[in-house]
Amino acid sequence: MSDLGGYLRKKREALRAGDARFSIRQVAARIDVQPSYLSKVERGQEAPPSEKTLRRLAQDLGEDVDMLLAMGGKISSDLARIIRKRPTLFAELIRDLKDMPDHAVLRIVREVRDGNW
Amino acid sequence: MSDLGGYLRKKREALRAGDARFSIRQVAARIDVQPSYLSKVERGQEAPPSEKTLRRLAQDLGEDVDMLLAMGGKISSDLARIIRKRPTLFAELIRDLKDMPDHAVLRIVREVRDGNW
DNA sequence: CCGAGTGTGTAGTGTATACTAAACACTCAC
DNA sequence: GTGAGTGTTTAGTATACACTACACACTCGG
Repeated sequence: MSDLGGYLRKKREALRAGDARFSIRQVAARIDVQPSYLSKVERGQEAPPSEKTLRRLAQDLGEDVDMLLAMGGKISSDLARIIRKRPTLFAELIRDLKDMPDHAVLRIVREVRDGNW
Repeated sequence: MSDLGGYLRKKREALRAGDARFSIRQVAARIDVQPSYLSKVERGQEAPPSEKTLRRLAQDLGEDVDMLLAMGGKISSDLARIIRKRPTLFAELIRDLKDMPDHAVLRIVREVRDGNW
C-alpha cells in the first residue's frame, strides 16, 4: 500500500547514479526476474512480488527486508511462524502495543534484550 | 499445520453430543459454506478455509479466532496491519521474544497493560 | 416404508498470484 | 550507422486459493 513501486524506483535510480550496474535490466538479472516485470512493479502496474523476490531485491538494493515486505503487504514468513506458534499470546501483546509510541516499544525491546526477564 | 481439520471435527462432535444443531450441515448453513466443503476441511482433504470463513467458524463453535487462524496457517489481518505499520520495530521485538517462555511474555503483556510506560 | 436428516464423493468454477517470453522504441558510444 | 544497452508494451501461463453444485449412500423416527 505504501507505494512500493515508487520507493523501489527512487532507490534504484539513486544507486544507479553512482553505479551503472543498477539498471532495471541488470538488477532484474541479478534477482532473477524479467526486466519487464521489474519495470511494471516499479511503476505499480503489477502487484508486489513474492516474498522470495522481495528478499532478493532488498538484498540487491541494500534495503531492509521487513520494510520492503511490509510495503508489499506481506510479513516475513519467519515472523508469521513465530506468531502462529503462540497465537493468542502474541495477538494480545501486539494489539496492546498497537497505539504505543515507538520509543515505548523500543524500551521494551531493549529491556527484553538486556535479559532482565 | 496443527491439524486444523481434526481439531474442528472433535470440537464440533463434542458440541453435537449436547446439541443437535452442531451437525456438519447445520454448522455449514450457519457459516455459509457447503456441507461437503466443511466435511472435507474437517478431514483435511481441503486446504484451510479463508480468514473470513475461519472467523465465522470460530464464532459458531465458540473457539478462539487467533488460534483457529493460526492452525489454518494464517494471521489475523488486523495483527498483520499493525505489524506492517512499523515493520522493523515489530520484527525486532517478535524475533527477540521468539525463545522466551510464555510466562515471560505474559509479564510483558501485563506490564504494558498496566500502563507503566 | 418413507421422508427428513446425516455425512461424503466427484466434478467443476472464478479469481488472484506471480510471474515469463518476445518484441518494440529509444539513446549513445564508437 | 550499427551494436550494445536502456526502459516498456503486449500477450500469455502455471499454480494456488476458496470455494459451489449436485448426487450418492446411509440411518432412524413415526
